[in-house]
Amino acid sequence: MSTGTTPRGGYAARVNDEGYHPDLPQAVVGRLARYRFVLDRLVAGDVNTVSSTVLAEAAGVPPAQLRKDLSYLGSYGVRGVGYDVHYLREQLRARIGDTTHVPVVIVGAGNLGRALANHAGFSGRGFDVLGIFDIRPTDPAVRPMGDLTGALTHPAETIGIIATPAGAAQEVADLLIDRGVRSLLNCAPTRLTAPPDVMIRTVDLGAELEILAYHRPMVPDAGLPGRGGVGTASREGSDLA
Amino acid sequence: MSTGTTPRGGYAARVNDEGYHPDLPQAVVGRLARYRFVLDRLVAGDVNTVSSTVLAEAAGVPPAQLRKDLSYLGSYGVRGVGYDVHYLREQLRARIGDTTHVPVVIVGAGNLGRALANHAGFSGRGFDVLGIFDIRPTDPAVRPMGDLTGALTHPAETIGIIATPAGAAQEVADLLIDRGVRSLLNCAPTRLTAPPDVMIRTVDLGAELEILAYHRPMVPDAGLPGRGGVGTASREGSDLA
DNA sequence: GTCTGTGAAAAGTTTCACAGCA
DNA sequence: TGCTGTGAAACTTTTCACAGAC
Repeated sequence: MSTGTTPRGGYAARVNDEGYHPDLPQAVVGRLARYRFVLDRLVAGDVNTVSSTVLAEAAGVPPAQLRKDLSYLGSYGVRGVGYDVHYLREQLRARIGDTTHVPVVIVGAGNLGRALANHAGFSGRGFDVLGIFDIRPTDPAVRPMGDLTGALTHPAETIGIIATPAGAAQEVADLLIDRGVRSLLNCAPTRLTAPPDVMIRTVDLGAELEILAYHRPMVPDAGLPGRGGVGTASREGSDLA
Repeated sequence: MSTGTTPRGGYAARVNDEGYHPDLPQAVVGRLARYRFVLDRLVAGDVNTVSSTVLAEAAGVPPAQLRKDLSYLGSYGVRGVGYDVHYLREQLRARIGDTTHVPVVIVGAGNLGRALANHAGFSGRGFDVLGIFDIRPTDPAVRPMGDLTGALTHPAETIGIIATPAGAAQEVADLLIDRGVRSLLNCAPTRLTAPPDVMIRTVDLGAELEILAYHRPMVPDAGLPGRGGVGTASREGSDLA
């Protein structure tokens, strides 16, 4: 992930040689997109100024984190006042884009694939779902795998979402990569291997559940089988939201 | 998350006062569950010994990470040889349990909720899906919200999965928390607030896509609108799997 | 020699405290 | 006084290198 030019320790340089900002940390990108989304709503509601507290509250993050995140963009707030909603939104767009027309293909038309196709966070947020593909299309909205190549007019720009069963995931990934796709979101319960120039993010729902299961508070009186093994130290919960 | 007894810097103490191991890092728990799953397959295939290389390959993680993860359990391998499959699986179960009969409720019966109900990583891995609930049940397998309280016989042990639209998510979370649920997996595209003794993990598919979109390679010739703003430094891909 | 176990370093992320400007 | 901007610290996670046991 590193550019090789990012200085060690401390933060990335504010502005690089070519006059624009260097890469943002991935976690920051994800949150900036959320802020942009919230700002869209504020614009629609004719709000002109927000403080970090209010914006952070609306986005569901701590105010300090919001300010830190925005500081990666530059200093666009006014001390003692807050942020100009339109201007900040503009700066966010200049930095992370607006994801309108980012092409996406979904492979696998089970419940998960269809859920993703309808997901509010996808088409509702500007992504352009080119199609949902399956080896065995069951309804007219689902296209056969053979159509995939034709649909990928700009494969290098396209994000592929893998929503197949675990057994087919690697094969589908290989196919997409062979067609030139360089960004994959893996929603199948398995891990994928790919060349280093392909970016893969995996959503591992099973792992999420396992983590929750491990950290459950142990209630001594429960009639249910507990963690299976001998006692465990864990007792406290934790809010990760 | 901290126990308050964990020493600063370096790793957590190997064994705590009461003779058992302290909490595992969350990321480690997720991967240990995967190793357990792989070991189950190896047992089924009558394999008796594995090296870290082979096990890591099967789990899709680097060998060094696997060894590091297993070292949190103790030293159960044999140098120069590898791990005894049965014994290692036993140790894993003793530490993280086998998740058999961990009760789970799913709220929201859209495509996503139904996808989760069928998810291979859930019922297939031992979780006990008590039911899928919705304010407006559309098929007999889906139960009305009114049934939720009755289904939650051991709420403190139960994991609640929120698969509703964003607008309903907080309300559902509040309801589950009020009924005693202390572990939530939030799959709705919004953030939740909850008391600190409630553990929430959020799967934010929109954020995942945004991160992929931001890091897409910029192809100069593309006829598509790119990132929206001026040029960006990012060029390299990266495998996060 | 081979493969595990692990301290240490590195990298990534979040939280804090407060300086600084309006 | 109020709220932003940010260096520094704290925390989490990953990677590395090699010591150590068989």
